[in-house]
Amino acid sequence: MKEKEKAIIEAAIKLYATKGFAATSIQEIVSESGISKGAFYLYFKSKDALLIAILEYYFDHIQKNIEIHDHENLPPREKFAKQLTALFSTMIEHKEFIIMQSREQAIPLNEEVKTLMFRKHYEAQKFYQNSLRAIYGEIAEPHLWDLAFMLEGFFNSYIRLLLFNEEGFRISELVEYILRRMDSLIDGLKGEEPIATEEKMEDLFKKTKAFFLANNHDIKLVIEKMKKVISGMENSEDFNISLEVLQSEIEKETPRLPVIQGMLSNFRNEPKLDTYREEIAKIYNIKR
Amino acid sequence: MKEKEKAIIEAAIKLYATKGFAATSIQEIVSESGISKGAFYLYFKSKDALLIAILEYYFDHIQKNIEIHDHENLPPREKFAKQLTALFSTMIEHKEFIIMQSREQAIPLNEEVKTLMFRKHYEAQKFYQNSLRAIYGEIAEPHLWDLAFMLEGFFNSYIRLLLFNEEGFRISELVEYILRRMDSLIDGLKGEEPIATEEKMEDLFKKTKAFFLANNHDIKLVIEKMKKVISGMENSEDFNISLEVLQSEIEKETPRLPVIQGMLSNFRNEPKLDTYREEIAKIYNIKR
DNA sequence: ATACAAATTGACTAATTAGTCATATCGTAT
DNA sequence: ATACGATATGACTAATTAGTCAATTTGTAT
Repeated sequence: MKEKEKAIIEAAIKLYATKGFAATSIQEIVSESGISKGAFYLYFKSKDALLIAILEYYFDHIQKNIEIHDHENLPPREKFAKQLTALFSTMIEHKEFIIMQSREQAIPLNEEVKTLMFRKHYEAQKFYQNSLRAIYGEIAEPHLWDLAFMLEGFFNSYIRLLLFNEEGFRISELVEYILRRMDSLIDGLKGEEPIATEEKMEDLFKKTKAFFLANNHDIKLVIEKMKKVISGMENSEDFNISLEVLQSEIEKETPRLPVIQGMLSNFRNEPKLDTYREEIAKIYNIKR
Repeated sequence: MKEKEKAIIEAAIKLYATKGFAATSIQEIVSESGISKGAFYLYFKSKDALLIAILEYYFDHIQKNIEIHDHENLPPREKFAKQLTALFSTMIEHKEFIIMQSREQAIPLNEEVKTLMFRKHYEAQKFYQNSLRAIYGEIAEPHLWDLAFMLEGFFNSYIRLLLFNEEGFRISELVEYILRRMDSLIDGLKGEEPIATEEKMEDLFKKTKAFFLANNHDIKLVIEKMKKVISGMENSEDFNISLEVLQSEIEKETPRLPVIQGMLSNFRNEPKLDTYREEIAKIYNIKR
């Protein structure tokens, strides 16, 4: 990432945190970061593209800080304690990002942002669940969803407190406190029926996934149509290859936009495919 | 409240929940509620005034639904269970409001909204604390802040779940489950030192109050700069008077916006003061 | 029916916005 | 020094916005 991109992202974060996304203009961002409006558009395709870059930039950063401890050889509880500590610290370090995030939780302007946020939330849940399973074993198993929810609740409540007053609290003490609270919860769960049963949650996530992957379904239809059009054309070989790459990319859990964009651009000089190309570009929020 | 005001509020809530506050235009709100733009301004002074009306309308509604149970003669635990149930139900009933709230956490654009939100959050904390004190007595006393935080965390995590899938869960069961989890936490807290001690929290709330007046500090700097610029000018007398009035108004606990606005407008015809004027106007959300 | 006030309208203004593009400056290789 | 591509600029456009106001409709009292 270029130095200026970083400068823009940091200026934007700062402004978004205080004013919110929709209320912050590009003009303000470029003034804050000391560049011109024209230059902004050299680095980011649009205002939305900047938002996505910000989200990815920080999520990556946070994730890396947690993964550091993945390869240390520690007992599960100590490992999780380290990771939770890293999570708290990184979030406090990037205060503005968290405030922005909590201010406009999701900012679902376009599908890409929605999907990104949904995936990240799901990943966080799974991270909690895996850690709890490793610590408490099968006694926790039927309660993993509930435990993850409650842990997430603890985390959110206390991060809020820390954001107001970083110095006042020792993160490592807080993490140990939270883990002991989880111990209490585990004790109390003996003989309890879970609220968020695996069955219910699977059902819920199916529904939600279906909602978020609705586009995916749409795209598949579009690709089928394109296949038909292409098959009726001469020298269709190149198009077929592009289409196959496109299809396999879209089916991945985290499709890489540049690949999609590149493949779409291969259809540029074929007017018959224009509408299809544009339809896909729209869904992925790619510039046409 | 007039029927039309209600119609406007409900249309606005609906749109804010899906599009966010800043991204929703007055035009959309009046189209949705079937009135004209002119009529909107008969009922609400401005877009911000509508937001405040919405917040007050729903907070009142929620509060009333909880207070119903205040005068029933029940043991504290049963009473709190009923109140928590009412809280969950009312929030689900007014889904859109909660989504709006969580989407742009109240959009602290202007001081009035910020203060309102801060107060409401504080009140919620105190409600939890009082209920917990009534249920668990002095054993809970040193842990009331922590317990309230954790309870709030539970509430937030589970309300999120309910918003996705209302039908899948029985609220009364959930509330009993949460209360039993609080029992476990109480058990585990024997011999524990609280994280959020009364001392720290008192300190924090003092600071937080100061935080809400942080702008005040920025403005003071701006005023100092203005003073210097003015002192180097001819016929500076009028400007000095305006500046003094401005300064004393800002230092009041609840500065009156019209006074500030009026004084600022006195600097209108002096280009050298433009940036300063705009900076102050921005902080107070005054039209430039 | 008439008069008059209250309620309502939507075309209008001035300001602001995201994004574009012709022009200018910079850096570097020869 | 020259040339040339990369980087950067900010005036510009077209669209959208909150808020206004003269003109019209509606309601009511006599």
